[in-house]
Amino acid sequence: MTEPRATILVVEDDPDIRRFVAAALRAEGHQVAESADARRGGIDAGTHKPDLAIVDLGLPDFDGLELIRRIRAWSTMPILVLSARSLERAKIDALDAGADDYVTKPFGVGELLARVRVALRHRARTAGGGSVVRMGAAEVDLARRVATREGRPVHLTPIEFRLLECLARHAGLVVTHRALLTEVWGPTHASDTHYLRIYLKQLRDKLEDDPVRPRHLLTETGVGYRLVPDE
Amino acid sequence: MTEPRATILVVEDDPDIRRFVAAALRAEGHQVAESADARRGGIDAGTHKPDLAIVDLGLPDFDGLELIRRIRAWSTMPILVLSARSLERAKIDALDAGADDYVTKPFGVGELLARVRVALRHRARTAGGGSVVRMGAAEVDLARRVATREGRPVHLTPIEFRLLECLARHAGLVVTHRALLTEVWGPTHASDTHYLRIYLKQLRDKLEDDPVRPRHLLTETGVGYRLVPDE
DNA sequence: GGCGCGCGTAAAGATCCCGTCAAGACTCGG
DNA sequence: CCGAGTCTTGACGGGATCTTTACGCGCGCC
Repeated sequence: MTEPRATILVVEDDPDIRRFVAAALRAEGHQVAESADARRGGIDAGTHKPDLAIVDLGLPDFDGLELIRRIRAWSTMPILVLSARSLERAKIDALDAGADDYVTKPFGVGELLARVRVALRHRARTAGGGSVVRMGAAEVDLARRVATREGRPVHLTPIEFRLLECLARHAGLVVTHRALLTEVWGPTHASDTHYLRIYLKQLRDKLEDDPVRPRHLLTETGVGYRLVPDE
Repeated sequence: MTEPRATILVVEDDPDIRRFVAAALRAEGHQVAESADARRGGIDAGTHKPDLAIVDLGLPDFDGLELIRRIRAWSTMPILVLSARSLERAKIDALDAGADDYVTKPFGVGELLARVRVALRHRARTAGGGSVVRMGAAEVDLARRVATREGRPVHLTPIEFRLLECLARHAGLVVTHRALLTEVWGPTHASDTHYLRIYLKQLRDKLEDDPVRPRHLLTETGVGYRLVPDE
Protein backbone atom coordinates (compact mmCIF):
# COMPACT_ATOMS: atom_id res chain seq x y z
CA MET A 1 0.00 0.00 0.00
CA THR A 2 1.65 3.26 -1.03
CA GLU A 3 0.88 6.05 1.41
CA PRO A 4 -0.43 9.21 -0.16
CA ARG A 5 1.83 12.25 0.03
CA ALA A 6 0.94 14.52 2.89
CA THR A 7 2.15 17.81 4.29
CA ILE A 8 3.67 17.45 7.71
CA LEU A 9 4.70 20.13 10.16
CA VAL A 10 7.74 19.53 12.38
CA VAL A 11 8.09 21.77 15.44
CA GLU A 12 11.47 21.17 17.06
CA ASP A 13 14.13 23.56 18.36
CA ASP A 14 17.15 21.28 17.97
CA PRO A 15 18.18 21.84 14.32
CA ASP A 16 19.90 18.45 14.03
CA ILE A 17 16.91 16.45 15.09
CA ARG A 18 14.55 18.66 13.11
CA ARG A 19 16.47 18.21 9.86
CA PHE A 20 16.92 14.55 10.53
CA VAL A 21 13.19 13.99 10.98
CA ALA A 22 12.32 16.23 8.04
CA ALA A 23 14.72 14.36 5.78
CA ALA A 24 13.22 11.02 6.75
CA LEU A 25 9.71 12.29 6.03
CA ARG A 26 10.76 13.79 2.69
CA ALA A 27 12.32 10.47 1.76
CA GLU A 28 8.85 8.97 2.21
CA GLY A 29 7.47 11.48 -0.27
CA HIS A 30 5.86 13.88 2.16
CA GLN A 31 6.04 17.64 2.05
CA VAL A 32 7.58 19.02 5.24
CA ALA A 33 7.35 22.40 6.95
CA GLU A 34 9.75 23.16 9.81
CA SER A 35 9.30 25.45 12.80
CA ALA A 36 11.94 26.11 15.44
CA ASP A 37 9.73 27.33 18.28
CA ALA A 38 6.19 27.01 19.57
CA ARG A 39 5.03 30.43 18.43
CA ARG A 40 6.07 29.80 14.83
CA GLY A 41 4.64 26.29 15.14
CA GLY A 42 1.22 27.64 16.02
CA ILE A 43 1.32 30.05 13.10
CA ASP A 44 2.58 27.49 10.60
CA ALA A 45 -0.07 25.02 11.70
CA GLY A 46 -2.64 27.64 10.78
CA THR A 47 -1.14 28.67 7.46
CA HIS A 48 0.02 25.33 6.10
CA LYS A 49 -2.90 23.33 7.48
CA PRO A 50 -0.75 20.22 7.59
CA ASP A 51 -2.14 16.70 7.65
CA LEU A 52 -0.02 15.94 10.68
CA ALA A 53 2.00 17.88 13.24
CA ILE A 54 5.05 16.46 14.98
CA VAL A 55 5.90 18.57 18.02
CA ASP A 56 8.68 18.55 20.57
CA LEU A 57 7.73 19.16 24.19
CA GLY A 58 10.85 21.05 25.25
CA LEU A 59 10.53 24.22 23.22
CA PRO A 60 12.33 27.46 24.04
CA ASP A 61 9.49 29.98 24.17
CA PHE A 62 6.51 28.20 25.64
CA ASP A 63 5.66 24.64 26.43
CA GLY A 64 4.69 22.08 23.80
CA LEU A 65 1.63 21.22 25.85
CA GLU A 66 0.40 24.75 25.40
CA LEU A 67 0.97 24.49 21.67
CA ILE A 68 -1.06 21.30 21.53
CA ARG A 69 -3.93 22.97 23.34
CA ARG A 70 -3.81 25.96 21.02
CA ILE A 71 -3.96 23.77 17.95
CA ARG A 72 -6.73 21.68 19.44
CA ALA A 73 -8.78 24.79 19.96
CA TRP A 74 -9.45 24.98 16.24
CA SER A 75 -8.30 21.77 14.64
CA THR A 76 -8.48 18.01 14.98
CA MET A 77 -5.32 17.35 12.95
CA PRO A 78 -3.26 14.42 14.24
CA ILE A 79 -0.50 15.53 16.62
CA LEU A 80 2.49 13.33 17.38
CA VAL A 81 4.66 14.29 20.33
CA LEU A 82 8.40 13.73 20.17
CA SER A 83 9.99 14.23 23.54
CA ALA A 84 13.03 13.54 25.67
CA ARG A 85 10.83 13.32 28.76
CA SER A 86 10.11 9.66 29.42
CA LEU A 87 8.22 10.18 32.64
CA GLU A 88 4.76 8.63 32.60
CA ARG A 89 3.25 11.84 33.92
CA ALA A 90 4.51 13.76 30.90
CA LYS A 91 3.05 11.22 28.50
CA ILE A 92 -0.34 11.24 30.16
CA ASP A 93 -0.47 15.02 30.21
CA ALA A 94 0.44 15.29 26.55
CA LEU A 95 -2.04 12.62 25.44
CA ASP A 96 -4.83 14.13 27.52
CA ALA A 97 -4.00 17.56 26.17
CA GLY A 98 -4.96 16.24 22.76
CA ALA A 99 -1.87 14.53 21.37
CA ASP A 100 -2.52 11.34 19.41
CA ASP A 101 0.79 9.64 20.01
CA TYR A 102 3.94 10.02 22.11
CA VAL A 103 7.42 8.90 21.08
CA THR A 104 10.37 9.27 23.44
CA LYS A 105 13.88 10.22 22.33
CA PRO A 106 16.02 8.49 21.45
CA PHE A 107 13.72 6.98 18.86
CA GLY A 108 14.04 4.75 15.83
CA VAL A 109 13.27 6.35 12.49
CA GLY A 110 11.44 3.25 11.40
CA GLU A 111 9.09 3.38 14.37
CA LEU A 112 8.52 7.09 13.92
CA LEU A 113 7.62 6.62 10.28
CA ALA A 114 5.33 3.73 11.14
CA ARG A 115 3.51 5.88 13.68
CA VAL A 116 3.27 8.64 11.10
CA ARG A 117 1.62 6.16 8.77
CA VAL A 118 -0.87 5.27 11.47
CA ALA A 119 -1.72 8.92 12.02
CA LEU A 120 -2.20 9.57 8.32
CA ARG A 121 -4.32 6.45 8.04
CA HIS A 122 -6.58 7.91 10.68
CA ARG A 123 -6.66 11.28 9.03
CA ALA A 124 -7.82 9.71 5.76
CA ARG A 125 -10.81 8.20 7.46
CA THR A 126 -11.81 11.11 9.68
CA ALA A 127 -11.73 13.76 6.97
CA GLY A 128 -14.98 15.52 6.25
CA GLY A 129 -18.17 16.07 8.27
CA GLY A 130 -20.02 19.40 8.24
CA SER A 131 -23.38 20.16 9.73
CA VAL A 132 -25.16 20.84 6.44
CA VAL A 133 -26.34 17.92 4.31
CA ARG A 134 -27.09 18.33 0.62
CA MET A 135 -29.59 16.13 -1.17
CA GLY A 136 -30.28 17.18 -4.73
CA ALA A 137 -32.20 20.43 -4.74
CA ALA A 138 -32.68 20.28 -0.98
CA GLU A 139 -30.38 21.15 1.90
CA VAL A 140 -30.60 20.49 5.61
CA ASP A 141 -28.70 22.60 8.12
CA LEU A 142 -28.56 20.66 11.35
CA ALA A 143 -27.05 23.48 13.38
CA ARG A 144 -29.54 26.16 12.30
CA ARG A 145 -32.41 23.68 12.27
CA VAL A 146 -33.68 24.67 8.83
CA ALA A 147 -34.29 22.87 5.57
CA THR A 148 -34.34 24.53 2.16
CA ARG A 149 -35.28 23.49 -1.35
CA GLU A 150 -34.04 25.37 -4.37
CA GLY A 151 -33.01 28.10 -1.96
CA ARG A 152 -36.48 28.53 -0.49
CA PRO A 153 -37.09 27.46 3.10
CA VAL A 154 -39.20 24.35 3.56
CA HIS A 155 -41.45 24.21 6.55
CA LEU A 156 -41.03 21.06 8.60
CA THR A 157 -43.16 20.08 11.58
CA PRO A 158 -41.31 19.22 14.81
CA ILE A 159 -41.58 15.50 14.27
CA GLU A 160 -40.59 15.76 10.65
CA PHE A 161 -37.48 17.67 11.57
CA ARG A 162 -36.44 15.38 14.38
CA LEU A 163 -36.81 12.43 12.08
CA LEU A 164 -34.79 14.10 9.35
CA GLU A 165 -32.18 15.08 11.92
CA CYS A 166 -31.72 11.49 13.06
CA LEU A 167 -31.25 10.38 9.50
CA ALA A 168 -28.92 13.23 8.60
CA ARG A 169 -26.73 12.73 11.67
CA HIS A 170 -26.02 9.24 10.41
CA ALA A 171 -25.89 10.30 6.78
CA GLY A 172 -25.02 7.43 4.49
CA LEU A 173 -25.74 4.63 6.90
CA VAL A 174 -28.86 2.75 7.79
CA VAL A 175 -30.80 3.82 10.85
CA THR A 176 -33.02 1.05 12.17
CA HIS A 177 -36.74 1.42 12.74
CA ARG A 178 -36.21 1.00 16.44
CA ALA A 179 -33.54 3.66 16.62
CA LEU A 180 -35.64 6.21 14.80
CA LEU A 181 -38.76 5.47 16.82
CA THR A 182 -37.07 5.59 20.20
CA GLU A 183 -35.26 8.76 19.25
CA VAL A 184 -38.31 10.62 17.97
CA TRP A 185 -41.32 9.10 19.74
CA GLY A 186 -39.62 7.58 22.79
CA PRO A 187 -39.03 3.97 23.81
CA THR A 188 -42.74 3.33 24.31
CA HIS A 189 -43.44 3.46 20.59
CA ALA A 190 -40.40 1.44 19.59
CA SER A 191 -42.47 -0.86 17.40
CA ASP A 192 -44.91 1.51 15.71
CA THR A 193 -43.17 1.37 12.37
CA HIS A 194 -46.34 2.76 10.87
CA TYR A 195 -45.43 6.29 11.97
CA LEU A 196 -42.24 6.06 10.00
CA ARG A 197 -44.02 5.25 6.78
CA ILE A 198 -46.28 8.25 7.16
CA TYR A 199 -43.58 10.75 8.02
CA LEU A 200 -41.09 9.42 5.54
CA LYS A 201 -43.66 10.08 2.87
CA GLN A 202 -44.11 13.63 4.17
CA LEU A 203 -40.37 14.23 4.07
CA ARG A 204 -40.06 12.78 0.60
CA ASP A 205 -42.92 14.92 -0.65
CA LYS A 206 -41.25 18.01 0.75
CA LEU A 207 -37.63 17.29 -0.09
CA GLU A 208 -37.22 14.79 -2.91
CA ASP A 209 -37.25 15.87 -6.53
CA ASP A 210 -39.40 12.88 -7.43
CA PRO A 211 -41.12 11.64 -4.25
CA VAL A 212 -42.23 8.43 -5.92
CA ARG A 213 -38.68 7.49 -6.86
CA PRO A 214 -36.68 8.76 -3.88
CA ARG A 215 -32.95 9.11 -4.42
CA HIS A 216 -31.90 10.36 -1.02
CA LEU A 217 -34.38 9.13 1.55
CA LEU A 218 -34.12 5.41 0.90
CA THR A 219 -35.90 2.57 2.57
CA GLU A 220 -34.08 -0.57 3.62
CA THR A 221 -36.88 -3.07 3.72
CA GLY A 222 -37.14 -4.89 7.03
CA VAL A 223 -34.35 -2.84 8.58
CA GLY A 224 -34.86 0.89 8.52
CA TYR A 225 -34.15 3.96 6.44
CA ARG A 226 -31.08 5.66 5.08
CA LEU A 227 -30.34 9.23 4.06
CA VAL A 228 -27.89 9.39 1.18
CA PRO A 229 -26.33 12.83 0.74
CA ASP A 230 -24.88 14.08 -2.51
CA GLU A 231 -21.23 13.59 -3.58
CA MET B 1 -14.38 15.92 29.85
CA THR B 2 -15.61 12.58 31.13
CA GLU B 3 -14.98 9.87 28.59
CA PRO B 4 -18.02 7.88 27.55
CA ARG B 5 -18.26 4.30 28.69
CA ALA B 6 -17.07 1.88 26.07
CA THR B 7 -16.78 -1.85 25.61
CA ILE B 8 -13.19 -2.99 25.34
CA LEU B 9 -11.82 -6.39 24.40
CA VAL B 10 -8.61 -7.59 26.05
CA VAL B 11 -6.79 -10.46 24.33
CA GLU B 12 -3.98 -11.65 26.55
CA ASP B 13 -2.88 -15.12 27.60
CA ASP B 14 -1.22 -14.22 30.90
CA PRO B 15 -4.15 -14.23 33.34
CA ASP B 16 -2.44 -11.87 35.78
CA ILE B 17 -1.81 -9.15 33.23
CA ARG B 18 -5.21 -9.68 31.66
CA ARG B 19 -7.08 -9.25 34.91
CA PHE B 20 -4.89 -6.34 35.88
CA VAL B 21 -5.63 -4.50 32.66
CA ALA B 22 -9.30 -5.42 32.76
CA ALA B 23 -9.63 -4.16 36.33
CA ALA B 24 -8.01 -0.86 35.44
CA LEU B 25 -10.38 -0.41 32.52
CA ARG B 26 -13.41 -1.32 34.58
CA ALA B 27 -12.35 1.22 37.19
CA GLU B 28 -12.61 3.79 34.42
CA GLY B 29 -16.19 2.75 33.82
CA HIS B 30 -15.67 0.65 30.71
CA GLN B 31 -17.19 -2.70 30.01
CA VAL B 32 -14.50 -5.32 29.45
CA ALA B 33 -14.50 -8.65 27.59
CA GLU B 34 -11.51 -10.95 28.03
CA SER B 35 -10.06 -13.56 25.67
CA ALA B 36 -7.14 -15.83 26.51
CA ASP B 37 -6.03 -16.74 22.98
CA ALA B 38 -6.06 -15.39 19.46
CA ARG B 39 -8.80 -17.64 18.14
CA ARG B 40 -11.23 -16.63 20.90
CA GLY B 41 -10.12 -13.05 20.44
CA GLY B 42 -11.12 -13.08 16.78
CA ILE B 43 -14.52 -14.52 17.63
CA ASP B 44 -15.15 -12.15 20.54
CA ALA B 45 -14.18 -9.19 18.39
CA GLY B 46 -16.95 -10.24 16.02
CA THR B 47 -19.62 -10.94 18.60
CA HIS B 48 -19.01 -8.14 21.10
CA LYS B 49 -18.14 -5.52 18.47
CA PRO B 50 -15.98 -3.67 21.01
CA ASP B 51 -15.04 -0.02 20.68
CA LEU B 52 -11.41 -0.93 21.20
CA ALA B 53 -9.29 -4.08 21.20
CA ILE B 54 -6.15 -4.45 23.29
CA VAL B 55 -4.11 -7.40 22.05
CA ASP B 56 -0.96 -9.10 23.20
CA LEU B 57 1.49 -10.17 20.52
CA GLY B 58 2.75 -13.36 22.16
CA LEU B 59 -0.33 -15.51 22.10
CA PRO B 60 -0.29 -19.29 22.48
CA ASP B 61 -2.19 -20.43 19.38
CA PHE B 62 -1.31 -18.04 16.58
CA ASP B 63 0.47 -14.76 16.37
CA GLY B 64 -1.06 -11.48 17.43
CA LEU B 65 -0.09 -10.01 14.06
CA GLU B 66 -2.31 -12.53 12.36
CA LEU B 67 -5.15 -11.63 14.71
CA ILE B 68 -4.73 -7.96 13.83
CA ARG B 69 -4.90 -8.73 10.13
CA ARG B 70 -8.01 -10.83 10.57
CA ILE B 71 -9.79 -8.10 12.47
CA ARG B 72 -8.65 -5.50 9.96
CA ALA B 73 -10.18 -7.58 7.19
CA TRP B 74 -13.64 -6.53 8.34
CA SER B 75 -13.31 -3.76 10.89
CA THR B 76 -11.50 -0.50 11.57
CA MET B 77 -11.95 -0.67 15.32
CA PRO B 78 -8.96 0.80 17.19
CA ILE B 79 -6.39 -1.84 18.08
CA LEU B 80 -3.80 -1.26 20.78
CA VAL B 81 -0.91 -3.70 20.97
CA LEU B 82 0.53 -4.64 24.34
CA SER B 83 3.75 -6.52 23.96
CA ALA B 84 6.92 -7.62 25.69
CA ARG B 85 8.81 -7.29 22.42
CA SER B 86 10.53 -3.93 22.39
CA LEU B 87 12.38 -4.40 19.12
CA GLU B 88 11.71 -1.68 16.60
CA ARG B 89 11.01 -4.26 13.90
CA ALA B 90 8.16 -5.72 15.94
CA LYS B 91 6.63 -2.30 16.48
CA ILE B 92 6.79 -1.39 12.80
CA ASP B 93 5.28 -4.70 11.76
CA ALA B 94 2.41 -4.39 14.19
CA LEU B 95 1.63 -0.79 13.29
CA ASP B 96 1.78 -1.53 9.57
CA ALA B 97 -0.43 -4.58 10.05
CA GLY B 98 -3.14 -2.21 11.21
CA ALA B 99 -2.51 -1.57 14.90
CA ASP B 100 -3.12 1.98 16.07
CA ASP B 101 -0.73 2.03 18.99
CA TYR B 102 2.01 -0.04 20.56
CA VAL B 103 2.84 -0.18 24.26
CA THR B 104 5.76 -2.24 25.55
CA LYS B 105 5.72 -4.21 28.79
CA PRO B 106 6.40 -3.30 31.45
CA PHE B 107 4.00 -0.41 31.11
CA GLY B 108 2.45 2.14 33.39
CA VAL B 109 -1.30 1.88 33.92
CA GLY B 110 -1.63 5.61 33.65
CA GLU B 111 -0.03 5.69 30.23
CA LEU B 112 -2.08 2.74 29.04
CA LEU B 113 -5.29 4.40 30.14
CA ALA B 114 -4.24 7.67 28.51
CA ARG B 115 -3.62 5.85 25.23
CA VAL B 116 -6.97 4.13 25.59
CA ARG B 117 -8.55 7.57 25.95
CA VAL B 118 -6.82 8.67 22.75
CA ALA B 119 -8.13 5.63 20.88
CA LEU B 120 -11.67 6.18 22.12
CA ARG B 121 -11.45 9.85 21.24
CA HIS B 122 -10.63 8.78 17.72
CA ARG B 123 -13.44 6.31 17.57
CA ALA B 124 -15.90 8.99 18.69
CA ARG B 125 -15.01 11.05 15.63
CA THR B 126 -14.75 8.20 13.22
CA ALA B 127 -17.89 6.64 14.71
CA GLY B 128 -19.29 3.95 12.52
CA GLY B 129 -16.65 4.80 9.97
CA GLY B 130 -16.15 2.12 7.39
CA SER B 131 -15.23 -1.42 8.03
CA VAL B 132 -14.69 -2.21 4.39
CA VAL B 133 -14.11 -5.53 2.73
CA ARG B 134 -12.82 -5.34 -0.83
CA MET B 135 -13.50 -8.16 -3.24
CA GLY B 136 -12.55 -7.38 -6.81
CA ALA B 137 -14.84 -4.73 -8.25
CA ALA B 138 -17.09 -4.95 -5.21
CA GLU B 139 -16.78 -3.33 -1.81
CA VAL B 140 -18.78 -3.98 1.32
CA ASP B 141 -18.93 -1.51 4.16
CA LEU B 142 -20.17 -3.49 7.11
CA ALA B 143 -20.70 -0.56 9.45
CA ARG B 144 -22.58 1.59 6.97
CA ARG B 145 -24.40 -1.45 5.68
CA VAL B 146 -23.63 -0.57 2.07
CA ALA B 147 -22.28 -2.63 -0.76
CA THR B 148 -20.97 -1.15 -4.00
CA ARG B 149 -19.81 -2.59 -7.29
CA GLU B 150 -17.76 -0.52 -9.67
CA GLY B 151 -18.79 2.48 -7.61
CA ARG B 152 -22.50 1.87 -7.98
CA PRO B 153 -24.52 0.88 -4.90
CA VAL B 154 -25.74 -2.70 -4.73
CA HIS B 155 -28.86 -3.42 -2.76
CA LEU B 156 -28.68 -6.28 -0.28
CA THR B 157 -31.67 -7.75 1.53
CA PRO B 158 -31.46 -8.25 5.31
CA ILE B 159 -30.67 -11.94 5.06
CA GLU B 160 -28.16 -11.44 2.30
CA PHE B 161 -26.41 -8.86 4.38
CA ARG B 162 -26.35 -10.87 7.59
CA LEU B 163 -24.93 -13.81 5.70
CA LEU B 164 -22.25 -11.69 4.11
CA GLU B 165 -21.47 -10.16 7.48
CA CYS B 166 -20.88 -13.57 9.04
CA LEU B 167 -18.53 -14.52 6.26
CA ALA B 168 -16.70 -11.22 6.33
CA ARG B 169 -16.17 -11.35 10.07
CA HIS B 170 -14.16 -14.51 9.54
CA ALA B 171 -12.59 -13.29 6.34
CA GLY B 172 -10.22 -15.84 4.86
CA LEU B 173 -11.48 -18.65 7.07
CA VAL B 174 -14.05 -21.33 6.46
CA VAL B 175 -17.37 -20.82 8.18
CA THR B 176 -19.35 -24.04 8.61
CA HIS B 177 -22.88 -24.50 7.35
CA ARG B 178 -24.10 -24.89 10.88
CA ALA B 179 -22.44 -21.68 12.05
CA LEU B 180 -23.93 -19.64 9.23
CA LEU B 181 -27.39 -21.10 9.61
CA THR B 182 -27.61 -20.66 13.36
CA GLU B 183 -26.29 -17.13 13.07
CA VAL B 184 -28.67 -16.01 10.35
CA TRP B 185 -31.77 -18.22 10.64
CA GLY B 186 -31.47 -19.31 14.26
CA PRO B 187 -30.70 -22.70 15.80
CA THR B 188 -33.99 -24.19 14.56
CA HIS B 189 -32.81 -24.17 10.94
CA ALA B 190 -29.29 -25.42 11.68
CA SER B 191 -29.56 -28.11 9.02
CA ASP B 192 -31.33 -26.34 6.20
CA THR B 193 -28.19 -26.01 4.11
CA HIS B 194 -30.46 -25.40 1.18
CA TYR B 195 -30.98 -21.78 2.17
CA LEU B 196 -27.26 -21.23 1.97
CA ARG B 197 -27.04 -22.36 -1.64
CA ILE B 198 -29.81 -19.97 -2.62
CA TYR B 199 -28.46 -16.94 -0.85
CA LEU B 200 -24.85 -17.62 -1.74
CA LYS B 201 -25.92 -17.53 -5.33
CA GLN B 202 -27.69 -14.22 -4.77
CA LEU B 203 -24.57 -12.76 -3.21
CA ARG B 204 -22.35 -14.05 -5.98
CA ASP B 205 -24.68 -12.66 -8.62
CA LYS B 206 -24.58 -9.28 -6.95
CA LEU B 207 -20.93 -9.08 -5.96
CA GLU B 208 -18.70 -11.40 -7.97
CA ASP B 209 -17.24 -10.32 -11.30
CA ASP B 210 -18.03 -13.73 -12.78
CA PRO B 211 -20.73 -15.36 -10.63
CA VAL B 212 -20.18 -18.74 -12.27
CA ARG B 213 -16.50 -18.76 -11.34
CA PRO B 214 -16.48 -17.08 -7.94
CA ARG B 215 -13.12 -15.81 -6.72
CA HIS B 216 -14.11 -14.39 -3.35
CA LEU B 217 -17.18 -16.26 -2.13
CA LEU B 218 -15.83 -19.79 -2.24
CA THR B 219 -17.55 -23.02 -1.33
CA GLU B 220 -15.81 -25.63 0.76
CA THR B 221 -17.67 -28.74 -0.24
CA GLY B 222 -19.17 -30.60 2.68
CA VAL B 223 -17.95 -28.03 5.19
CA GLY B 224 -19.14 -24.51 4.54
CA TYR B 225 -18.17 -21.32 2.76
CA ARG B 226 -15.25 -18.93 2.81
CA LEU B 227 -14.93 -15.26 1.94
CA VAL B 228 -11.55 -14.32 0.54
CA PRO B 229 -10.96 -10.56 0.50
CA ASP B 230 -8.43 -8.82 -1.72
CA GLU B 231 -4.82 -7.95 -0.70
C1' DG C 1 -22.93 -47.86 -15.41
C1' DG C 2 -26.30 -46.85 -11.73
C1' DC C 3 -26.71 -44.48 -7.62
C1' DG C 4 -26.60 -41.20 -3.87
C1' DC C 5 -24.80 -36.97 -2.36
C1' DG C 6 -23.79 -32.18 -2.35
C1' DC C 7 -24.05 -28.20 -4.96
C1' DG C 8 -25.86 -24.68 -8.33
C1' DT C 9 -29.78 -22.75 -10.78
C1' DA C 10 -34.42 -21.38 -11.71
C1' DA C 11 -39.05 -20.02 -10.87
C1' DA C 12 -43.41 -19.95 -8.49
C1' DG C 13 -46.04 -19.42 -4.15
C1' DA C 14 -46.58 -17.44 0.53
C1' DT C 15 -45.61 -13.95 3.62
C1' DC C 16 -44.35 -9.85 5.29
C1' DC C 17 -43.39 -5.01 4.64
C1' DC C 18 -44.10 -0.59 2.63
C1' DG C 19 -46.42 3.36 0.34
C1' DT C 20 -50.59 5.67 -0.02
C1' DC C 21 -55.04 7.76 1.03
C1' DA C 22 -58.27 9.47 4.13
C1' DA C 23 -60.63 10.49 8.17
C1' DG C 24 -60.67 11.28 13.24
C1' DA C 25 -58.28 13.31 17.49
C1' DC C 26 -55.50 16.50 19.45
C1' DT C 27 -53.08 21.08 20.38
C1' DC C 28 -52.45 25.81 20.49
C1' DG C 29 -53.06 30.59 19.26
C1' DG C 30 -56.26 33.98 18.35
C1' DC D 1 -64.76 29.05 21.30
C1' DC D 2 -63.11 28.21 16.90
C1' DG D 3 -60.01 26.87 13.29
C1' DA D 4 -55.57 25.81 11.25
C1' DG D 5 -52.03 22.99 11.75
C1' DT D 6 -50.41 18.73 13.52
C1' DC D 7 -50.44 14.15 15.12
C1' DT D 8 -52.63 9.57 15.40
C1' DT D 9 -55.26 5.64 13.68
C1' DG D 10 -57.25 2.51 10.28
C1' DA D 11 -57.60 0.28 5.80
C1' DC D 12 -56.01 -1.39 1.40
C1' DG D 13 -53.18 -2.53 -2.77
C1' DG D 14 -48.73 -3.42 -4.56
C1' DG D 15 -44.10 -4.70 -4.03
C1' DA D 16 -40.11 -6.69 -1.86
C1' DT D 17 -38.48 -10.52 0.51
C1' DC D 18 -38.46 -15.10 2.12
C1' DT D 19 -39.73 -19.83 1.56
C1' DT D 20 -40.78 -23.77 -1.02
C1' DT D 21 -40.48 -26.84 -4.83
C1' DA D 22 -38.26 -28.60 -8.85
C1' DC D 23 -34.50 -29.96 -11.93
C1' DG D 24 -29.52 -30.49 -13.80
C1' DC D 25 -24.78 -31.31 -13.03
C1' DG D 26 -20.42 -33.33 -11.34
C1' DC D 27 -18.20 -36.48 -8.36
C1' DG D 28 -17.03 -40.64 -5.90
C1' DC D 29 -18.37 -45.25 -4.63
C1' DC D 30 -20.20 -49.56 -4.72
